[in-house]
Amino acid sequence: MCVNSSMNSAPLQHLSGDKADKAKVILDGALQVFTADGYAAASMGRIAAAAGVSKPTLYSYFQDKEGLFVALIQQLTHNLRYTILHLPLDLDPQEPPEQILRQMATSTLNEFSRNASLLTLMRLVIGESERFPDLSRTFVREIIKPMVERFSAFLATHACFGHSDPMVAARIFSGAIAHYLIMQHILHGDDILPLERDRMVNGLIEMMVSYP
Amino acid sequence: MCVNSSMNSAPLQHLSGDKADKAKVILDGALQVFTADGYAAASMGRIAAAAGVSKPTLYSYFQDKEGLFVALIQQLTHNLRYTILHLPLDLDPQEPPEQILRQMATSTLNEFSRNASLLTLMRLVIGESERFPDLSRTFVREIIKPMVERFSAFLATHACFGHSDPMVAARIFSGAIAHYLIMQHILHGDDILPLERDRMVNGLIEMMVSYP
DNA sequence: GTCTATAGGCCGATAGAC
DNA sequence: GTCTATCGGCCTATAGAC
Repeated sequence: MCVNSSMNSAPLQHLSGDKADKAKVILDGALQVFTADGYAAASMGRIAAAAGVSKPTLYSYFQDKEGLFVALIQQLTHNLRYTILHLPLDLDPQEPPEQILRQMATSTLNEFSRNASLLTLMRLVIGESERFPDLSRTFVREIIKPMVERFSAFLATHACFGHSDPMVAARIFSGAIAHYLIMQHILHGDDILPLERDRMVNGLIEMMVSYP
Repeated sequence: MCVNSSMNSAPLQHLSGDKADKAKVILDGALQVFTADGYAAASMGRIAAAAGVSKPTLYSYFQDKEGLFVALIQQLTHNLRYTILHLPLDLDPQEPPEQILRQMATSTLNEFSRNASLLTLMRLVIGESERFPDLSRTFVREIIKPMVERFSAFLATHACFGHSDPMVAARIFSGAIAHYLIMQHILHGDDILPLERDRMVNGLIEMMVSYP
């Protein structure tokens, strides 16, 4: 599985210089091992090896395995939130709203397909949602909620869509996209239930604007 | 976590009498432990204890831990397929198609909310989709594909919905439902992103029938 | 057939050298 | 601060008694 080592921002700012660097190295190793094996099957030894440090160094930067996992997911969530909220979605207000909505769908799908670690985060958060319910709540609060609210605000502003309940319309919109990604990419359903991305987007836009 | 011990049907028919009974007992124990802990964190000892048998008995009925997990997921998938495909969806052809579609949405949501093991199966399949890709493909083939095709056939038959691409409309329909279940129930998003079930269904039906 | 008992290995976490 | 070495424990899987 290909995971790019993009631990490119965010917390750890309370640490200075080399300390933050080494924490970043550890989190990079943790990303590789946790994403490949899941939480329970991952071992601190393999994480240390992947990071190029020794086990006691792990424990000097993070309290235990749970603490390391929580720190990793929070960092990934933070980065994903940054990425999602800075997608250039409604750049050209001159274009018809239908085109802007289409670009919202395609750029979201593109970003999730391009950056495999985003789908990985979804899989981890869902898979560990019983063991780490607070992480799943953080995911909803930091990722899903702002995304849905952004869609909802756009749909509400442009009355031409004519949805009596923009919030629900926004959830259907994002739900269709998320479900598509889960089926095709996470559950490997591409061969069993094939569906071209453009065909999906066309049908989705058609349905969103179909209201008189 | 509440899990009802419903291993009520299906395979194991190649075993006779007591043998099938004991296999069922083991699978019931495996359901509880795998469901609570996930694949990696579950232990054969706890499964044996939950089933009321000893570890060697486990290994006499199933080759190893992987074999037991695969057998469990296949059984759950089989049962879920049976449940889904026998939901009384279009019982009254006299009713307007809009009402039938509404019933499809509500009965699907009801069934998934009532029977917690169905959501559990989704969580397990997604969480272990990298370790057991074939199980996730089976899930798509046996559950998602028939469900979507059923929706699609209904939408295509009743031209009043007017979707130019019923297959995509069906995926949006089921995607909205699945996404709702994942957000509210699996990711514990009920407090953060509250949304009444009826409000969701109303908006979904409105959108599906909104085409002239 | 089903049990008790155990082999053999990997795990998380840490003590102590440097 | 970071390492090597190790402890105690739980794991999967099995051998051997009954």
